[in-house]
Amino acid sequence: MAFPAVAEQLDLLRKGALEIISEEDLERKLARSRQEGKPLLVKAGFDPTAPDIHLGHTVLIRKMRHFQELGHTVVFLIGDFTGLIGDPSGRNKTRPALSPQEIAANAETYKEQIFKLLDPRRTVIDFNSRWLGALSPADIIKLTASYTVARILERDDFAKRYKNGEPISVHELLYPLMQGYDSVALRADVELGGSDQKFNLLVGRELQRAYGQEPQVILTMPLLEGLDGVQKMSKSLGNYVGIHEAPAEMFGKIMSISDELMFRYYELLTDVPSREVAQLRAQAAAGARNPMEAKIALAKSIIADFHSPQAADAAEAEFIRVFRKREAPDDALLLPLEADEPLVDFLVRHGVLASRGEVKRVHAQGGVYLDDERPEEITLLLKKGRSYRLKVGKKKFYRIG
RNA sequence: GGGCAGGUUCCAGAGCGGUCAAAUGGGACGGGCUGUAAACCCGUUGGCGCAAGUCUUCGGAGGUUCGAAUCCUUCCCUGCCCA
Repeated sequence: MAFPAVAEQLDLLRKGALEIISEEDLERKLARSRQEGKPLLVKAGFDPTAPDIHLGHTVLIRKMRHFQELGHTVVFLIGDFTGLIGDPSGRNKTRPALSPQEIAANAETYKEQIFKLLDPRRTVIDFNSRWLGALSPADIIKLTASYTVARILERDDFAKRYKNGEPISVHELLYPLMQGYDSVALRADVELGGSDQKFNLLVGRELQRAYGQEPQVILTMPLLEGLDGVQKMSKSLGNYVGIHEAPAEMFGKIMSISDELMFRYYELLTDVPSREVAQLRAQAAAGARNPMEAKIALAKSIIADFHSPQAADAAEAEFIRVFRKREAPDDALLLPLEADEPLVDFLVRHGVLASRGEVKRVHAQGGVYLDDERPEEITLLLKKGRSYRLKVGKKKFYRIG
């Protein structure tokens, strides 16, 4: 196939990227690939510990897709072997090793998820145990001989730990070398990674040189901020949007981000050209455009990626109905009422709120609505056989009956 | 092996014998406002109780005391320093 012009390719590849080392090398590789009609081999490694992909992971995957769209070959490398070590990046402690079974299960989950963004025909899925597991002790000695202790200890995580007298197991020192060797084994032209991976990616360059290969270009992507706009998106912080979440849920979560963060998401989670994102920001700042409109468009774009455009439209309609017009959504959960029961007890029993105390609090603050009215008494008796519409706070809707 | 500093409610972090269910900040939740579940403002934030109140909580277990998150003993864990 014919590759687009180099400048055009670079334009897309630069979008959202934090650092490209080096851009000249990339340009040269792109030019050569175009001339020879040979796609570049682009590698991105994934630790098999986080199989539930959220938007944070998709920043990198989206960049992989950009390469695919330009006609290049992408290797989705599952670090099943390095997973046995555990990436020391950003860690202050030795990570516990995963069992082979866990790794296998996680890898499977990955595969199911990434094709929402990637083109299966141009994606190679590989496992680094394929070559790392086959290394002989002599091979390992050769590998370790090509890098020095001092250079590995330069790395920030290790430097801190070493300085503080915290333990660093010898096998952890091997991690960057192993990951770097992946690039050698694959003869990677480009390696992608999060900004926290920079060191490991650079080791890949060094090792390729040591093994007589042309060093790969490294391209780092920023770590996506979570919904709070401050900390990086992660499951453990609860500030994430999982790609499996229901459209309505995604829509709501995206609408809840700050207007400022929205532009960041545009940059990293959509294919809208940077130029247009900047334009959008300017318009919003000038009051020429309502930020809410832009946020809706963002939410829809994300839902369309992981569900469908139809689902995106539906989520939007639903959102407008529920939050602008304050009507009940059509997927309100049905809570059965088996016998006459005071409202408080009903709410606690169904786990709508955690305790009677909380029910009283929320009620006192005007957060309980029964058939669109705020009941005077929270002890109000619900009658079996009747049906009610219940709303608690802004987001929880139920039908009772 | 020795020395030191710590382990407090969702998190961070005050409190150091009663006035402590425990300051303050964050988060979360509720309300108001809004073309956003944005921003902003206000409020709430252990259980049970309408309430007075009562029960459980400050690493674990014992103890001192009329009374302990606060003092003592011991155990567990974490961090720093020395060997």
